[in-house]
Order: sequence, then C-alpha cells, then structure tokens
Amino acid sequence: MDLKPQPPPEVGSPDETRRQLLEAAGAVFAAAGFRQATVREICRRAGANIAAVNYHFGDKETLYAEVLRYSQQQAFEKYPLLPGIDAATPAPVKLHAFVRSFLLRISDPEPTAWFGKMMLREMIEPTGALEALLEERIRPMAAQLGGIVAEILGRSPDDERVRLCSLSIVSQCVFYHHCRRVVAQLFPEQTLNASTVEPLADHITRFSLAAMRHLPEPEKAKRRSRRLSAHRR
Amino acid sequence: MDLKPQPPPEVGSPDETRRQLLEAAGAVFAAAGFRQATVREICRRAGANIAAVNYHFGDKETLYAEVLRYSQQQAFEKYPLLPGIDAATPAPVKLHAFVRSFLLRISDPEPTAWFGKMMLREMIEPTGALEALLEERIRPMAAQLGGIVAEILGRSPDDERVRLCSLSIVSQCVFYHHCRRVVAQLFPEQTLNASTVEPLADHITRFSLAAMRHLPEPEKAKRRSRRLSAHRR
DNA sequence: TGACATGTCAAACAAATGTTTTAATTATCT
DNA sequence: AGATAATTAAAACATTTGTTTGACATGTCA
Repeated sequence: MDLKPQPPPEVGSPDETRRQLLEAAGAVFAAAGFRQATVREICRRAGANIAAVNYHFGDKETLYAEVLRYSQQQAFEKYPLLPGIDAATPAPVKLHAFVRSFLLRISDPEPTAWFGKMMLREMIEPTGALEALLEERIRPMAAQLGGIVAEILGRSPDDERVRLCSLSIVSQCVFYHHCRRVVAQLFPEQTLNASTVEPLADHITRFSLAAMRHLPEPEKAKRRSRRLSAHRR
Repeated sequence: MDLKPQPPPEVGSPDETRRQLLEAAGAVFAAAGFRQATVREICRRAGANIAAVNYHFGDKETLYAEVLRYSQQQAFEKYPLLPGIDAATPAPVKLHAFVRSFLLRISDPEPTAWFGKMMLREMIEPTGALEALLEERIRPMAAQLGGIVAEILGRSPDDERVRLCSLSIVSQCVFYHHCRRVVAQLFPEQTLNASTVEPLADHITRFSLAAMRHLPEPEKAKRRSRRLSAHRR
C-alpha cells in the first residue's frame, strides 16, 4: 500500500468522471449558484451516479471551490488583462484593451463566462471561496487598472482619485453583466452580447477618458455644497 | 353573511399578525433572497405560527410579491427621484440630486434598503415579480435621468448616446451596492455607507459631468479602430 | 489466478421546508 | 349569552436534497 491515499490516482486511472463532473458543475453552479445547484443535476449532466460527487470531491462545497478556480483559469487564459499590449503602449489604448477584454470575458459563451457568473453570485451569497480569489485575481486586476488610470491622471497609483476613477470604470463594465435583465427590458439595443461588445467598449472608454481628462480638482466641501447641492438637509 | 370573503376584514380585526409578517418577511427576503428565505424563519421573527403565512397570504410567493411592492413604496417615499427639485433647476444640480438620492436609497439602514437588496436578488434570480416593478418604477426613473442627460448633452432623450451616458451614470451608483463586498476588501475607504455617501455622490456627479461635457463625437468604426485599438483579431 | 485497491451503482438515510389539516381559541354581532 | 366567522396553534404530510452505505464491477499486480 502506498502512502498517498489523498490525491486520487495521479495518472493511471481514467479520471474521466471527475473531469465530466467538473464541467457539468461549472454549468450548473454558474446558472443556479451554490445553494440552488443540486448534486443530482450535476451528476445527471455528467452521466454519473449520485454518489460520484462525494466520492471524487468529498462534498459539494469542495467541488464548488474547485470549479471556481478552474473557471477562473479558463476565463483569464482566454482573455488576459491586457491582451497583446506592451508597457510602451499609450495609456488610452491600454484602457480600451482592458475594458474590451473585460467585457469579452464576462459576455463570452458558456465555459468562459462561468467565472463571471459565479463571481456575481459570490457578491451576494459568499461561500468563503471568494476571498482567496480576490487577492489572487481581482487585486492584481485593480492594480493593473490603477496603473493605467494613474498614468492618465498624472497622479500616484495610491491617490484616492485614482481609486475612485478606477471604480467608475469597472462599474460600467460589470453593470452590463449584473443588470443584464433590466437593461434587456428597458433598452434592448444596449444589452451586452457578441455584437454589442465593441461599441460598448468604445463608449465606456471614451466616456471615462473624457471624464478623467477634464475632471475638476476636488473642491472644499463648502464650495461644492453651494455649486451642486440644491437642498441638503 | 356578507359577500366579500376574499379581502380579510378591512378594518375590524387586528391585522397585527399580517403586518408583523410583512415586516419580518422584508428583513428575511432582503437578506436571503426568495428561495433561501424560509417561511419558518419569517414566522419565527414575526412571532407567529408556521401556518400564518399560508393563512394570511396564500403562499410564500404572494407574500414575496407584497413585500417587494411594500418595500418599494417605502424606499421611494423616503428618497424620491429628485427630492426638492423643480423644473427650473440647472441640469447639473438635478443630476447631483438624482445620484445622491439613489445612493441614499440603497445604502439606508434596514427597512428602506430592503427594496435595493431585493432588486439585486431579482437581477440574478428573477421570480416574475420584477417585470411589473420595472415598468412601474424603473422605467420612469430611466426617463427622469434620460431627461437630465439629454439636457446636458443638448440632444434628444431618444438619442443613443443619451441612453449610453444614462447607463454609465446608473452603473456607478449600483456598483457600490452590488459589489460592496469586493470594494470593502480591496478599498475599504470607498465602501458605501452613511459617511461616504456624500463624497461618492460628488465624485460620480463630477466624473459623469466632465465625461458628458467633453465626450467626443462618435467616430466612424474605421477611425475609432485606428485610434484606440491595439490588436483587434 | 487471486488479492486488493479503485470506481460505480442503487438504495436508503436524515434533515430541511412549503403546505395542509384539524382542533382550539378569540373576536364580532344579534 | 349564544351563534357565527376569523384567527391561531400543533402536528403531520409530501417533497427535495446532501450524504452515506453496502453490494458489485473493474483494473492492477503478485
């Protein structure tokens, strides 16, 4: 008897069922979320027995964590943060590439879009699998965007306005994903899909560039109050 | 015997349990969503028997629909679309009031914020109760904002750029709500709460005003392609 | 071939949950 | 007070769902 009972046989065995479970689970978790997804449905789609999940992954939660990691790798492999961009590229072009890649990543058909959908679920119903991925993927992403914005604003990446502008940019990207249903009913033309990705990326980039280039200096609270506020109670 | 058995006694009876259920359900549905919320938990919080929901509302789904409507009324009663603003007010001030009221509406403590939380859930797991509210509340809201944006851009409210800019503005507002957890971990200072509402409203308004005032004319696809894109495959 | 680990399967278990039922209780009206 | 309707309460029902169990099959290696 060998001494590594934990990791399922590394090369020898088929491992086919395990892979099928991972794929099926990706689709089901992305579509239904952790709690509403059922082990039975996952096994059915994988053509496996109901006991397969517990045998291969221990429990539903472990399977979920592995699917999240797997789908994240897939998504960023297909759509890197800055595809085909080098350091010398002008910041506005970098920004456009960032926004475009972001939109493609979350609007792609099935396997690639799993990560975006699971992230969206995690925002509302965190399972604990989020924290690790945040530091591993989202923090570097924020740093990347922060660098671009800092270059455009001519300020330090630590500057608060750099953070605020970065968030304003990301917010426009995730919006078409998070609020897809509302946009689809109110303004069907602006729904995010394969044929609207490019114009939407263009708009978001232009809008944000114009904003950052002409953003007024932050004013003192009192003056701001007089200029923008009508009635502040 | 009178002829209206349907509506529970209009004035006579206590009606206290029903109200308690509505309040408790608001908290539970907002926190857990429709499916994960349990009738038992709602009844427990309301100090009522497990059969109370079915007796007073028929079933869980009807209770949910009533809670959604109730919370929506509460939220917009406390924070109207444009509080204390008349038609003659300059558009930038209107915009600031709109953004500020929006942020307050979704960041308010418990009873008022229920609607925002339930809306967020509806985006991901629609129960069918959303459509009605969309036409009733969200469509007029979009029209209101569209009017302000059209005024700033000097264009028709039907213009596509008016729609896109409106969405860019709303997206920044909902972002701090939808992605609260991520923002809290990455940039704790920018988390939406009572003390950050005002500076966030100021930033979003300034950012969007600068963008709209200096938005370049949309370019032909070819020229745009040359100016912003690096590698388009 | 025979022993052993690995994987699969059908069935069952245990817990959670929306709903129903039936009886008891309370309020309302004559 | 007494009759009638409205409300509450406890228990049970039916379904769903994650997990476990024990039998069976399959492959590997001596």
